[in-house]
Amino acid sequence: MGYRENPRPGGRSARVQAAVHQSVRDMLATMDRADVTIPLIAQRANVTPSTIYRRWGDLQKLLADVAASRLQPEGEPARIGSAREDLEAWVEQYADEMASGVGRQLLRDVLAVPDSANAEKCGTYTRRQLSVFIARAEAAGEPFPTLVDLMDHIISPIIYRILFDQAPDPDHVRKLVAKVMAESRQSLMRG
Amino acid sequence: MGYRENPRPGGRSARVQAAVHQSVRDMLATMDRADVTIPLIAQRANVTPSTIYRRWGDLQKLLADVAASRLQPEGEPARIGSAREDLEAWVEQYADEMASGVGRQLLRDVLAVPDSANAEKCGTYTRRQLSVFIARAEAAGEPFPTLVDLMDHIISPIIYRILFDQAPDPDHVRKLVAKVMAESRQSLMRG
DNA sequence: GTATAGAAGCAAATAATTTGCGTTAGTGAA
DNA sequence: TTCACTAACGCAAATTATTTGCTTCTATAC
Repeated sequence: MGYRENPRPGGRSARVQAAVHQSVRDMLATMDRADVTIPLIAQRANVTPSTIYRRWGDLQKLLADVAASRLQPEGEPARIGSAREDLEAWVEQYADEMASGVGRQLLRDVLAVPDSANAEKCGTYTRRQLSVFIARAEAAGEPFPTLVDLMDHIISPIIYRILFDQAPDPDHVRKLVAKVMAESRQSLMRG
Repeated sequence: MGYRENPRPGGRSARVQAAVHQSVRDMLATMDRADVTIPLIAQRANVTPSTIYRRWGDLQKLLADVAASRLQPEGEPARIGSAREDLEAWVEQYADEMASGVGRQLLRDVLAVPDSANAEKCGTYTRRQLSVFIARAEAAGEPFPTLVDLMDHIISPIIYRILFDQAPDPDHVRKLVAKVMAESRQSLMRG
């Protein structure tokens, strides 16, 4: 009955999923969003509409699925120098990507469906990336903020502004990072 | 051609808007979300579907419109004691409402449409509410955080968690408030 | 190989959306 | 008040999307 979340690679099901995802990405990139329909996606992916309906349910769920997979980070954050420098560079790029037209729309697509699974996946991606910096800092003996503080006081303000306000300017993002870093040094001194 | 954002009160257009909004609210409260369709909404509101299509465009836009109006605060935040106490009480209630099933869905509905006008409206509502506390604190000579700090370090973490993670627990919310308040006293002492 | 089950294709039936055109009801000027 | 005007609504036909029953395909395990 139910469709596998992760189809066996190489199988027919995986090929269909890839073709449909690619079709969606192409169409979102080239045409007006309002003109992207399931029958059109199906046609471009060489698949029947009913296949998409049965597998994803409706356009919103399909878009949420595609968006979540696009929001998955490609690899490990770059190593530049100290954990702090790595973090600063990563956050700057993260903010830029999320604030871009495409990024903002991906966030919305992921949030548009009642099922929160896709959105939670994105939160997990971000925490996993940030954990890398924490591990690096620990290995280097650098003082570093906790994961909770990074999420609450850097990621959250950035995303909130992108969703409910204007995109945060780079200077503000730097200040958010600087503030959390400063606090982590203080708490280390106190502790 | 275009429909007025705020129809003249008492006019036919305003009556239709009210009937449709009410119909949406009733249906969202009583039936499964997936079964809420424009033809059904129209029927319950005693209106033709084409009226809704022409005025709102599609279901998502209608839901976003209804959600934004439901997210508008009813009145001024309650006065309890100090500005800080007022804020604490307000934030607690805010977090509860937004984290509830209904609140979370309203947030999603507002974010689901490409047009950010509705979402920005919600951000503005929140800032306006918070400004009240700032004004009260100033009148009382209490030290108080800035609007930016309140938004970045209290509202943003709460909303981010609701959207991308689990709802924040009350204790964490209190800590967020306490931390921002503590910083505002420090910066006052330094300044 | 062959059986099996999950997933895809096809096509008919249903439901939603769009659109052209006629009608209604607020609005503002005489 | 009346009258002309126009934005918004209703109606219904045309189009398009969605659902569904049934058949066919294809990986997988035996």
